[in-house]
This record gives sequence, structure tokens and C-alpha cells, in this order.
Amino acid sequence: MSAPSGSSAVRLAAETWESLFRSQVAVMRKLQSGPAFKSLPVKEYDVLFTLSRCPSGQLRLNEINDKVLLSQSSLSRLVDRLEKRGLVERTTAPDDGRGVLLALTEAGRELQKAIGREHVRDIATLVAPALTADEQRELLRLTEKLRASVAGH
Amino acid sequence: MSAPSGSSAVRLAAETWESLFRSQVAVMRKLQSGPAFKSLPVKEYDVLFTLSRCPSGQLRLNEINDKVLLSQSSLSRLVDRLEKRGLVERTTAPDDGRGVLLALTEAGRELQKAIGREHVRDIATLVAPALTADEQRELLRLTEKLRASVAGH
DNA sequence: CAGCGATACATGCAAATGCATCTAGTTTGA
DNA sequence: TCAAACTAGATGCATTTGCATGTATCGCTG
Repeated sequence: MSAPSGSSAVRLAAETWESLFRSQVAVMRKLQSGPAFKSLPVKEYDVLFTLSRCPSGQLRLNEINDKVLLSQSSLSRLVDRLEKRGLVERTTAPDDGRGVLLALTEAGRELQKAIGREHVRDIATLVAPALTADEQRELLRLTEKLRASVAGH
Repeated sequence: MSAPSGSSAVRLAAETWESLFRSQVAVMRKLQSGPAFKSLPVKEYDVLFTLSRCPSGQLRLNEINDKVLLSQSSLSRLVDRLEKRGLVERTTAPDDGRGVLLALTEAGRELQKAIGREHVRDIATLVAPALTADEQRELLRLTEKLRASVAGH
């Protein structure tokens, strides 16, 4: 209600974001320096991973772009690289001639799985000793709530 | 104890990290597209911010490098840019001739404050509607605990 | 249904990034 | 004490990124 209370709400939000961001940096730094990403950069793996989670097996480029922190043009060229390596395939979207559907090739699926196995172990090695299972569930809930709220403008 | 329980602990850790990461992407995407970062890229602001928080007003490049997701060489050149713009100053560390201390100039301090004010408001606009104050405090606690654990190997 | 703005993705180009390596200063241990 | 190993940071160079823009398709409106 009072002026300081408004200001402290802003401060709390800022400190929360700062902490979330720094923890992400710390974890990502460890993960990407591991041997799992010698054969494929993390950002490229992330696209393979996103495709592997998708029920239909296909995603539009703009849908992928929402999930990764890359400009549209950078994603377009990242996909060029993946395609050149035979890990994904572009198809024109059937219902929209402008759109491009991306799908994993068999090689892409296998590479994703191989890296994924190692990656998941690396994650567990970092996260499991840091937080209890209950804390992890709460962190999962809070970050998902934040993401959903931000995504919905 | 059973096989699935070990595997589900790994899965929980992976899902927690995934959610943390995606929420970071979603928030960062909004923040960096705002008008606050028209005059200075986010990564460069982050270095100014880090310096502004530091009690002594000076930090070694390798200390800064721990906080940001950049290679050593990229940070070195990012600091070149900041220095060329007159926002920071390099000094040889008095106790270690190899080291470089970085400090804000007056112009750097002012630009950080100006961008910071707007940035903090943007953060609050995204975070405050998403999570209650208690939830933010809990998210802050959990991410800080994770960061501390990961930083300490 | 014609034309105009909007959307999806690609591309030219300048800037930023990372890897490998270099230089210089520091620490270690025989 | 001094050479070898190590650490901090800078730099050459190839790759990646983003901005601005181009091309093709879509959808709306008169």
C-alpha cells in the first residue's frame, strides 16, 4: 500500500529474476563444457531435443523459435547446419505454403538419444545433490508457472 | 531403492532443469527485446550491472567471467567495446601483474543506472503478475541454493 | 476477386563468439 | 634459486549471430 511496499515488490521481483538467471548460467556453463557436447553444440542439440519431444514428430520453425533464445535468422541457419549433417529434414507445411516443418531423420533421432542419455546424467549430477526431490518439484512448479505467465503475455 | 525410483530421480532433475531453462528463455526473450536494451546489448549491460553491485567497485575479469555465459576471449572483447565507449576502465591488478581490474567510469555508472531503472521495471512487469511474493521468495531461495551448490562443484 | 498489409522463412553483410594459441606474470618443487 | 608448470588475459581466425531486407504465401477488405 505504502510507497516502500511497492518498491520492495519491484526489488523482490528483480532479485528473483537475477537469482534464476545466475543459477541458469552456472548450470549451463557446467553442462555445455561436458563431453556430451563435443559432437554437437548445445543450441543444436536443443533443437533435436525439442523435435524428439514433439508428439507429431514435426514442428514449424516459428514454434521452435519460441523455445530457444535465438533470432529467427540464426535459427534458420542453425537448421541449415543440422540439415547439412543429415540430422533433420525440412518440408513445406501442407496447410501453409510459407511455413516449414522440421523433422528428425533417423540419424538425428539416434544422435539426440545418445547425447540425451549423457546429458540427463550430467543434469542429475548437478541438480540432485543441490535440492531435495520436494524442492525440485517446487522449483519445477514455480518456473513452469512463470514461463506460462510470461508466454501468455 | 528399486530401479524405477533411481531413474525417476534422474527424470525429475532433468525436468526441473528443463523447466528452469525454458522459463529463463521466455523471460530473457521479453526483456532483451524491450527498449531498455536499444543502446546497449544485454550482455554488456550485465557486466556494468555486475560492477555496480560490487562493494569495492572493481572486479577481476575472471570473476566477471564466472557470472556470465561467455568464453574468456569473448568477455575480453566485450570489455574492449565497453572501454572504447568509455563505460569502463581497465587497470592492472596491484597484487598480480597478470590480472586486470575492471571498474565503471562515471559515464558507465550513469548508463547502468539509467538502463537498470527501466530494466527493473520490465522485470517486475513480467514476474510480479506470475508469482506471489511468497512464491518469488521461494524461487529465489531454490535458485540460489542450486547456484551455490553448482558453483561449489 | 484484386490489391494491400501481414506472416514465414531465407539471405547479404557486419558484428560477436569461441577455439587455439600467444605473451607475460606467478607459483612450485627439486 | 631457478626452470618447469600454471594462470590471467589478449589475439588471429573461422564460425555463429543478429539486423535489415528479400521473396513467397496468406488473409483481409473493399
